[in-house]
Amino acid sequence: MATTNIKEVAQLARVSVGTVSNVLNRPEIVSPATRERVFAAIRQLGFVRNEVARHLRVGRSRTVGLVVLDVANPFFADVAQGAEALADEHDTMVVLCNSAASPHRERRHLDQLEQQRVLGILITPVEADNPRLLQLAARGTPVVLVDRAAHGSQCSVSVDDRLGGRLAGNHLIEQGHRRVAFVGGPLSFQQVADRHAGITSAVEAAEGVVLETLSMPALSIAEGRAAGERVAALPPPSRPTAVFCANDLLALGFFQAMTAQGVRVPHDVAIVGYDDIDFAAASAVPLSSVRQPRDLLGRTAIDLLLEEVEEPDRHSHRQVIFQPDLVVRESSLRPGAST
Amino acid sequence: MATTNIKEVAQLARVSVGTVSNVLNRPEIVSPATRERVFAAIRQLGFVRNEVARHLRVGRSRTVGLVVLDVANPFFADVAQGAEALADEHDTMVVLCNSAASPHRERRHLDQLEQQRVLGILITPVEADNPRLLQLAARGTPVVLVDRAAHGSQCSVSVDDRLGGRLAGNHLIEQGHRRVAFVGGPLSFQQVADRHAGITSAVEAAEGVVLETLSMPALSIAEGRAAGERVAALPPPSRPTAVFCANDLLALGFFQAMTAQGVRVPHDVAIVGYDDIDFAAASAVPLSSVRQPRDLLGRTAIDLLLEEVEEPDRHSHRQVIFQPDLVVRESSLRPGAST
DNA sequence: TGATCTTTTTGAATCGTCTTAAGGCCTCAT
DNA sequence: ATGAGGCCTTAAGACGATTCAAAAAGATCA
Repeated sequence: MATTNIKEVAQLARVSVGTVSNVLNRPEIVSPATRERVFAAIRQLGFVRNEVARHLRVGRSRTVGLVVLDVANPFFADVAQGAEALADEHDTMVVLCNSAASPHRERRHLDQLEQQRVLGILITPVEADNPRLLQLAARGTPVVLVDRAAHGSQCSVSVDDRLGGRLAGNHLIEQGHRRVAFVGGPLSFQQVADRHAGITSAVEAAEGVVLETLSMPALSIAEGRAAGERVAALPPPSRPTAVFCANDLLALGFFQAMTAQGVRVPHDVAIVGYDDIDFAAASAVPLSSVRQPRDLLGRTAIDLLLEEVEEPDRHSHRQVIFQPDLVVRESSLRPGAST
Repeated sequence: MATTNIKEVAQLARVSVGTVSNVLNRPEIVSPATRERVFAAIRQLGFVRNEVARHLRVGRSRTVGLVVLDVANPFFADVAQGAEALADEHDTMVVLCNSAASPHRERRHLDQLEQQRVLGILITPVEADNPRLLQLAARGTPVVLVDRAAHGSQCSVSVDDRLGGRLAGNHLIEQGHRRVAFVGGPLSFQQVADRHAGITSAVEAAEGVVLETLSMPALSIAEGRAAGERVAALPPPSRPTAVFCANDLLALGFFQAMTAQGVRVPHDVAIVGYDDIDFAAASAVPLSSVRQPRDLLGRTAIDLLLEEVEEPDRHSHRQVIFQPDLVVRESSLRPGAST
C-alpha cells in the first residue's frame, strides 16, 4: 500500500530523482557523500525499487519462462534446476509454468508470458510444430525448445531419443529377450515416437524378435500400473519377457503392477525405463534406465536463449543434441547372471 | 522487436488510444462498429497488450509467487498444482520459485517477487520466524505460509505434523515394535521438529519403547540411503525394528539401502514415510505413509491470499490446520500378518 | 581572478497503458 | 429550432523508473 517511490527517496535525501536512479544503477558515478545520503533515505523509508516501472522503461525484463509438461515429473524438476542455476549467474529469474500436457494450458501460459514481455521462453511443447512458437519468435520473444529437436528455424536442446530407444532395445535383445514390449504415451509426443522408433530399429536389426506396443494416454505412474496389469494378465507364453517404458514414471508403475501380481522382475519380465530419475535407482529392484543429461539440458537452453538475446547478430539458431546413456541396473539383467 | 503498441492500433483503426483501451478492457461500452474495427486492427498488427505497462498503471499484477523448499519433491509439485488450479479460476498466474532450502536463494526470490509487486506470496519458509516475511506483509505484499503454522500475525495453511508423527508412532508401537528410529532432517525445519515431537509423544505414552533419532542434513533420497546404510550396518540386536522417516524421499532412500544390504522390509525393519507421494505407493514394497491433503494445501493458500487482497477489510488472518491420515501399506505391517 | 576541464547533479522526456473529465454527435421532446 | 440527455470518443494526465543533454559545482592552472 504505502509503496514509497523514488521521488520520496529523492525528497528525503534532498537530491533529484535522477540521482537516486544513478545511485541504484551506477553508484560509482555518484559522489560518496550523496550516495550515502541516498542509501540512508532508502533504508529509512524501506524503499523497494519497482521492477515493473523499470522494466517498462528499459524495455526488457530479466525473466525467462520455462513451460514444462509436468512439474511433478522429477525429470523436469532437474531440467528446471539446471536452467535456474545458469540463469542465476546472469541475474535472471526463471518462472516455472506447468502445461500439464494440455494445449489449452500451454496456450494460456504462452499468452501470459508474451504479455509480460519476458526475455524469452524455454518450452517442451505439448504438440509438434506449434505455429504459435514461431509466431512468438517472430514477434520478438525468443523461444528455445527443450527436450525436442527443432527444424532449423529455432533453437533447441534435446537428447537423441532414437538412440536412447535403440540402446534400450539392443540391451534387451543382448540379454536374450525375443518378445519385447514398448509401453509409451501418445505417439503424438515426439519423445515417445522417437523412443519407439529407436527400439523398433533395434528390433528390426535383430533376428526373430517381436515388438509389441502399448500406447497409454499419459506418461504417469498410474498409467504404467495400468499397462502392467494388462501385461500381467497375459498367459506367460504370450507375455513379453522384456519391457521398455517411455519414461521412468511408467516404468515404476509397471514395476509396481508386476510386483503386485507376483510377476518377478527381472526374472519373469525385464524392465528398462527412461530419464533415470532418482526414484529409478531408488526402486526396490533398481531400475535400468536411459539417462539424459537433465540439468545440462536446462543450462544449455538458457545459454542459447541468452546468446540470442544478448548478441542477436552473432547468433544463429542451433539444435544441440545430447547423447543418452543406458544405465544398466538389476531390473533388466538376465536372471541367470544374478541368480 | 517490432512490438506494436496500442497507439499503432489506434492509428490503423482511426480511433484514439483511449478507445482501443476501452475495447480491451470494457468492450461493452464501445459501439459494435468501432469495436470491430479495433479488433481487426489488432489482428492485422498482431498486437499483444503490454502487461507490464498495464500493471504499472493499474498498480497490481495478477501474479502470485509460490516459493517452495524443493521443486523436485513431488509433495510440492502437488501443492503447486492445487494452487494453480484455484488461481486459474481467478485469472491469476502462479510462478513457482525454488528456494532449495537455501536461505540465500529464498531471500533472492523474495526480493525479486517484492520488486515485481506480485499480488502476494505463498511460501514454505526455510527458517522459522523469518522477520522478512512480516516486513513484506507490512510493506503491502501479503504472505501466506504453506505447510507451516503461523502465530496469528499472518495467514497459514498447514497440516498437524505432531498428529502425523503420533499416528505413525502409535501404528508402529501397535505393530509390536519396541526399538523405533526417527530419520529426519535438521530439526530447524519446523515440519521435522513437529513430526519428531509427535512420535516422541507416542513413544513416551507407551511402555518400554525406545526411540532413536537420526538427523540428516537434507530430506532427500540420497540422505535416506545414507541413513539406511548406517542402520543396516548395526548388529541386528541393537538395530531398530521400525523406522519413521520425516518424508517419503528419505523413506524411499532408506528402503533402497535396506534392500541393497539384504535387510528385509517389513520383516526385519518396518518403514513409515510422510507425504504419501505417488512414488510411495509405487514402491516395490508399497510404503506406509502419512498423507497430507496436498492440493488442498495449495488451494486453500490461494484462497486465503485472494481473500486478503480482495477484501482487506473483512479479512482477518487465519491459520488453517488440516488433519493428516496414516495410510498403512505393506512396508509397516507386522511380518506375521502377511507371512 | 578568470579560463578551462572535470566531476556531479538536475530536470525533462520517455516507456505503453489506463482513467477521467470533457466534448461531440444524435435523437427526441418541446 | 432548441435544449436535454444518451452514447461514444477524445485528449491529457497519471503510474515509477531510466536516460541524457545540459547546467552547476569543483578543481586546476596560468
